[in-house]
Formats: sequence, structure tokens, C-alpha cells
Amino acid sequence: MPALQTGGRTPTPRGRLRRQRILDATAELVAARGFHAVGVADIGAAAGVTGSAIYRHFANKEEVLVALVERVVDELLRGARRVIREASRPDQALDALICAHAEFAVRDRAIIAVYDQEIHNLPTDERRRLRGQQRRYVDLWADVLAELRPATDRVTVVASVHAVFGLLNSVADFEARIPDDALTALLTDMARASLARRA
Amino acid sequence: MPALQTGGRTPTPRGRLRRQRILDATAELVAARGFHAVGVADIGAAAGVTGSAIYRHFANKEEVLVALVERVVDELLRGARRVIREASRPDQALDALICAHAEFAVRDRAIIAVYDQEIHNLPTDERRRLRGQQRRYVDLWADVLAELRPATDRVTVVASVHAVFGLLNSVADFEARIPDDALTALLTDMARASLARRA
DNA sequence: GCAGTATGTTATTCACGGTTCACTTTCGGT
DNA sequence: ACCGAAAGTGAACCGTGAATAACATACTGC
Repeated sequence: MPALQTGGRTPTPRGRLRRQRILDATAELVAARGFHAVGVADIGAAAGVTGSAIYRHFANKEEVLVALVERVVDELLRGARRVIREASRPDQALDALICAHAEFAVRDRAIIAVYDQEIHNLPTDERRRLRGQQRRYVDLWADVLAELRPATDRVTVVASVHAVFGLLNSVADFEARIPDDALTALLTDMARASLARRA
Repeated sequence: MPALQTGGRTPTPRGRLRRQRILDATAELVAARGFHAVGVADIGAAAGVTGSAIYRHFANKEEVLVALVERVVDELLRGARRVIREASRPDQALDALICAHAEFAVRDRAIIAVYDQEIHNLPTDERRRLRGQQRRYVDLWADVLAELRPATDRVTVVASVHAVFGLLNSVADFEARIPDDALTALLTDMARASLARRA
């Protein structure tokens, strides 16, 4: 029995580590050069392994991307749910959402870049699924914001949320010569201001 | 003499029209599916022509993308320079910059999507050149904003500008169920607020 | 130590899609 | 009406890179 690809679960520690390395390497490379510009050989090399070794950990090249994007949206969703649970008032919740997203985006720039530049390159069904997850994340924000703006219609609220994401995710597309914490603070401030109730 | 590709200048009206159609088609298709997912055949078909006909108007597939991105950055730059020239005070200039960018982004969503998702897929030298142009556009904004915030250091100003671009360009990555003018107004408001001097 | 599976390598295959070619059609100018 | 260039076509070419196969090594548990 010729081993077959392990698919999802990787049973041994070595495997898990390698899998992780592959994901990290892919994030960096894809963020810098784009998905199609990096070959499986590049990814493998960056992960300390041969190109074809990747198929021991993922069904194909696209699957690597899927796993990567999945990680982003999962982390965002998990963070958002926690933060909302812990907040007592909607304005605190919104603030916490902004901080959480900003910190994550600044910390994991590469992965964020991949997240909003490479959706095209996902297999259609997976893309749909991940879009769904993304939608859930947007809805979490929109619910909170809607509570603070009862007079504003839903589509406008959703559009505002997307706009703030654009603002926060902008870290992905320029190399800031500014320390990470200052950048986080700046983005947090701007995001807050952009969503603040106008006179 | 076997015609050779016409390269840059297209002398006849029919040629110019077709060239334009190819660009428009590419913008739509690439915005929807990504550069590598659309073949020259697709582009040709959408432009009312065969795939290989494209090579009468462009040296290769990448050149189409180059022309497209070039158009965006040129239009943005031109608009920004005009607006700045016509403004009498820096705060008016900033406002006009925001409006101009917002209107363009909402009007030409597809092209904006291409602009900030497909830079990877440009040939290296062209990418460098267009990055330079982009930098000039950023600097125009940064100059204006710096005048309004003498106390803020340059890197922070530049980061703010990028953030606002992210906000405004967010139109590219969701299908808003909100009328264009309302969306423009919303984005303009949010952008202004995000850049407003905090108490 | 042994069996079996996970992990990895190298060489090979194979399809896809961009590009080129030889040829036809369209069209503007004289 | 005619000539030469521009525009367009379908077929063939070919390089690239993902995927697979066959084979080698490293762990893990018994």
C-alpha cells in the first residue's frame, strides 16, 4: 500500500512541524511574489524539503493556499467571538474588534496579504466555503455596529465594515518604516475615527 | 515583411478600438477571476476576437496587464495634480483628493481591483516603474497632509495615506448592494474622518 | 530488532496555455 | 479598382511546472 497522502490529519510531530513550515514558507513567498509565481519547488526549498515532498502533507498546491486562508479567517473569527463575549457594551465590543483585527494584521502581514489577494486562486468550492466564513466575520462586526447606529440601514453598515477592513488590511501592501506598535496604534485610531458617529 | 506587432502606437481607428476593447475585457475578467485564471482565448473572446489576435495589439499577455495598470495610475496622478493645482488651501486640496479618488474607485471598480491585486504578475522592470509612479501619487497626498500636520513625522503621514487608499479601494472587493453615489459619499465621509485631526 | 507506516528523494510524465507561423480578409489611400 | 499594410484566424509548437511513480530512509510501537 503506497502510503497515499495523509490529507488532513498529520499524526506524527515531525509531520506537523513540516506542515507548519510549509504553510509559513508559502505565506512569505506568496505574499511577496504571488501564488503562481512560486512553484512547489520554491515552497519546498523554503521549508527545507523537496518540491514533491509537499504532496505528503497536502493533496495539491491549491490545498496549501486553502489551509493558509482558512487559518486567517479562523483566527479572525475566533478572536472576534471571544472579544464580543467579553465586552459588556457595544461600543466596547467595536473597539475591541478593531484592536484585535489591527494587531493580527500587523503581526501577520504576509498572511493577510495572501488572504485578500489570492482568493481567485482557490478551487471554486473551497472559495465559496471560505467566503461564507468571511461573511460570518463581517456579520459579527455589522451586528455590533448596527446596534450603535439603529438609524443606518444594513447595507450601509456592511459597506462601512468592508471599508474598515480595507483600511486595516492596508498594512499588507506597503513596507512601513514605522515600528509595529506605532503602526497598530495609528491604524486603530484611524479605524475608530472612520466609524465614529458624525455630528 | 510579415507585419510584426504594432507595439505601442496603433495607427488605425479600428485598431485603437479593438485595443481598448481588449483592455476593458481584461479588466473585467481579471477582476473577477484573476490574471492566471483567464487565458488569452478568454480575453480575445470577450473582446470579439481570437486569442492570437491579441498579439497584433500587445507584445504578450503581461503587456495587457501593464497597459491596464498604467492607465489607472496615470488617471489617478493626472486627477490629483489637477485637483491640487485648483485648490487654494491644503484642507481643500485634501478634500478634493479624497473625492477624486473615491469617485474614480467607485466608477472603475474592476480596474481598481486589478490595480491592487495583480502587481505580482507584472514583469519585474515594469513593476518597478509602476511602483515608482504609485509612489509619486502617494507623495502628492503625503505633501498635502504633511502641510496640515506639521508635527507628524513623514513615515506616519505616508502610512496614513496608504491606510486611506485601503479604505477607498475596498470597493473593489465586495459587491455593494448600495447605489454608487451613496457608496461614494460613505467612503468619502469615512476617509475624511479617518484623516481628521483628533482632539 | 523487526514490521510497518510516515516521510522524503529523484526521475518521469503530462497537460495546459502562451506564443508563433503561414495564410486570409479588411480597409484606407491614391 | 487596386496595392500594401493592418487586423484576424486556426493550427502547430513548445516550455513550464504540477502531479505521479518507484524507490530509499527514518521513526514508532511491539
